[in-house]
Amino acid sequence: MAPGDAHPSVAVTVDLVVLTVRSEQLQALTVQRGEAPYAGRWALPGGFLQPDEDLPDAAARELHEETGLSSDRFHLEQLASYGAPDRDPRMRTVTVAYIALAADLPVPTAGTDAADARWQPVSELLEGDRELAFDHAAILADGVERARSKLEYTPLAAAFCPSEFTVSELRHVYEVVWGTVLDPRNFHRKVTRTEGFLEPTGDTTTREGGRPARLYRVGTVAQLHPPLLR
Amino acid sequence: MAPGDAHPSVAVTVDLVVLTVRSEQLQALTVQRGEAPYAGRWALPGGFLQPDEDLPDAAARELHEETGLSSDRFHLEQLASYGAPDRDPRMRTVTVAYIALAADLPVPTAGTDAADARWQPVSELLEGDRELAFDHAAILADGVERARSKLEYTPLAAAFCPSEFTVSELRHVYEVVWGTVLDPRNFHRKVTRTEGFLEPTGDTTTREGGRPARLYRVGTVAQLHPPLLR
DNA sequence: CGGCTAAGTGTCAAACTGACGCTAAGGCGG
DNA sequence: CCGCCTTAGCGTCAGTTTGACACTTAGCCG
Repeated sequence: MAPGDAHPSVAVTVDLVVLTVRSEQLQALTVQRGEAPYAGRWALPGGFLQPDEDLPDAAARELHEETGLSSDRFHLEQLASYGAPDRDPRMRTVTVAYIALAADLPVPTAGTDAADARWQPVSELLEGDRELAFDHAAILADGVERARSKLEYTPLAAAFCPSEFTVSELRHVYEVVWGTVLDPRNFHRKVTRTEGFLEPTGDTTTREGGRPARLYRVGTVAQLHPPLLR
Repeated sequence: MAPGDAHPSVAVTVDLVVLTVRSEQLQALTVQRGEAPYAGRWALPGGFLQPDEDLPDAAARELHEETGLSSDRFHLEQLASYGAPDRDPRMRTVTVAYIALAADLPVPTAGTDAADARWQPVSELLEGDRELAFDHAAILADGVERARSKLEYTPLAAAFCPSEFTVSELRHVYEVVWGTVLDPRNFHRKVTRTEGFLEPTGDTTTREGGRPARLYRVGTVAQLHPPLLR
């Protein structure tokens, strides 16, 4: 930091890419803008950083405001920052984007400032059909790509599952997020052999029909060795 | 973004984790602060975002100011943003950190605002011996970890090499950055078999002594399949 | 009870990994 | 000019992992 320089001030916002798996699709939380610019258009949820707030706290606060749910039900991590000078026509803004991953959630409550809030399939949001406001399409695309690649080498897929889940529910997450089909038997072998990924609870469930499936909790490791490559 | 909300303004800075491999060590560029706070302490190079500047442009400008070198000699990518309310005692700041990777470079010219600039081994900077100013030790640690993990699944190691390099120079980068020893023959097999990683130039060099080694340029792929795991 | 579903185990050939021996090709000192 | 030193690059082999696919297990439902 250069003491002699000017330090022009900038409005800092936090935007959220909230992802979940619903109806066999990867979906993102969107809010409909009530005011100009981009009135009526869909956007990512977000808001201004408050004066005495750290960035992760701002992200957690926004997440709670938009979904009504406490942020301990989400995996929340920073994605990247975006600061093109013309990204918001009203003023100079820099936004710090976060991604939040969660198991299937109830339909969101409309936030305080948004006309409407709803889940929409990522594939539709990114197809340019109904374009997102600001640079939010690029942010969403980056967030989705981050999620896809982190499934390979971290236990992050479990963030899309309830706290106890079966191997086939986990596989379903991989299939939907990656858009691929995986062999159930090889997938089962890989995830159960990967040290620290899954911890059996001892219980079973029949919620998917067929033979009862063992339930697992996510383990303690942060990295998968070896990774599950796409 | 919430139209009704206050939008307190914040000073936005860009800080750089500039890494290179020098004298068998991973080293980072540091500048000595000339003024309070933290006068005399080492810090990461950086500066304020200018009014009409995008974030990558600010990072490239700072990099040029601090090293005197054009930024096309670096691999530059965004690392993360840091915005704890008390991270700078003078004012509310949010910094967007970038990592820049380069081949061994000349000793840097002292920047306009820094008392001194020099390369220092990352291992010493992170050992708490001579602590970095602000939250720069945490930023540096994050940058180093990013570089280490990106060596596994991207061709990023080549950013630490000159534009044409040998397999053993590349291996040397892996060994220094990871702090491991790799088998030269197995390493050679892996990198030459990984599609798109290395493109032979047809030339050879004897700059490392012994039998002449083939020179390669980095290929076009962004991801290594399969990755080189630590 | 018999058939349906999905879970979980087993098999096998092909590919990959890690450890390590061997030859190739230049520089250098005598 | 000739060995010797150094590093490059190829080869081998056993153990492991992968991907494709057959088979058995265990509850549910009519």
